[in-house]
Amino acid sequence: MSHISGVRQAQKQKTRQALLDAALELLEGQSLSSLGLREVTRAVGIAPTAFYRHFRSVEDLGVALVEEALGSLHPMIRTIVSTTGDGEERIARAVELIAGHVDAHPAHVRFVARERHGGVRVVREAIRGQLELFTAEVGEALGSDPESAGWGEEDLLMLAQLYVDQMLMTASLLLDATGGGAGERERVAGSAARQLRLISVGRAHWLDRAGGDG
Amino acid sequence: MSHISGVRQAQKQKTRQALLDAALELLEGQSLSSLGLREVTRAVGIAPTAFYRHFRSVEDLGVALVEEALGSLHPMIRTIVSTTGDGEERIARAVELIAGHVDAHPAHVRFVARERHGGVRVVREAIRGQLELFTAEVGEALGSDPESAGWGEEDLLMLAQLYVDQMLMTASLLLDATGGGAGERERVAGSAARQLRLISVGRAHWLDRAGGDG
DNA sequence: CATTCCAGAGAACAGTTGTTAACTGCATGG
DNA sequence: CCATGCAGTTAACAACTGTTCTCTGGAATG
Repeated sequence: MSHISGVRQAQKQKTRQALLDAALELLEGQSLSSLGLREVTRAVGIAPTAFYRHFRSVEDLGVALVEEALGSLHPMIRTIVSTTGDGEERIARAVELIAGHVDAHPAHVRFVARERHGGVRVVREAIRGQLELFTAEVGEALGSDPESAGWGEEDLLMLAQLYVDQMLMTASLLLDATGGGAGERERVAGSAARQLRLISVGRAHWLDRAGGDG
Repeated sequence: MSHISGVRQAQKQKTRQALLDAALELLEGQSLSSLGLREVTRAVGIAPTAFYRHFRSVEDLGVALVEEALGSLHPMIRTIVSTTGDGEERIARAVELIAGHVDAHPAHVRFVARERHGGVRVVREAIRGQLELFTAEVGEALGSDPESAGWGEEDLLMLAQLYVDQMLMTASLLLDATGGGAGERERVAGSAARQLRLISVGRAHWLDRAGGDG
């Protein structure tokens, strides 16, 4: 029961990480539901049976990938929502941060976008769970913003959901655009900024509506 | 070279449709990239080799499924954008239409949501192409709406894209919610309506912004 | 009626898959 | 220093995959 330990556990972690990395790379051209256990171990250079020392199945590995991919996304969200400045600055900064994340972790972005609606149930649910946490966090941040005075809880959450979905959509579009020249990327980033702007305008006038439910 | 013909071609179409139907059903629990040719023919009850009389590969069948799935979506979009009435009515009607489509063609909705970012390149591109057509169509409809007076072309297209993505997202969420009781469905539909409302508010005040680029 | 066409069947192929069992060698803990 | 734990190996399994070639029977054609 050595919570800290030496060469032994370190090597195991290394192999485990190699499996995750290899899987992520193989998933560039296919979905998780078609990823084979042998395929992964072959890429790592270990025997197929060694896989079971780390994961019970490929689905299990998929869930671990969810935690890795969305874990790296968590700090970015915190940064975005805590960014100060006027609306236009915040939007530009948000798009920049998303684009930076796509550049830094393209495979993670692809994995989440693909498996969010993918063919493996447990992975879908793991992603959904993480995204709900993000939504709640964003909703909380929005709630403590003076601009949200008078907003109901449900309205805050629907706005948070809109932001989270928009962020994922933008990340995925930027990833696809990476293949098509710098101009295409700029176009996608510009469109994403416009959409955030429109949402921002809607937010600013949300309580103006006749018959508001607040 | 009989362009019209009898029993022969009719039977072929029937088998072809059976392949499409079987594939769609098998795709409930997996992604296209893991769907096997033999798996499909087994479900239909024909020999594996007969598959090649209809499709060159499973990817090919996937492209055919895109046309089937998004073809059925086309008229619905036309209906939504041509709906008359005030903002709130239109939103309610749009959500109803989407919910109705999800009920009528759940497998199609699942297929599109899953394979839009899925592991098969040609299918992704086919879906992307169709969605761009939808976006252009919605953009055009928005342009001929008096409410869009003074809007630039790029702004119209970004709004259209927002609507199309929102529609798909809502459809997918409704599909997932189908498993979780009628209350869950109502909650999802309500949230979707709120989001459309916020976009609608943003649209109404889009040109109010200081330094508008129109 | 004779001929052609072609959707589907059948058999066989070389590869691949997940999973099992029994093993080896080395870092670990007493 | 010796016994244990355990990451990784090897071999073997039944089942499955996509694709080929050859064949068949019935509709279509003239």
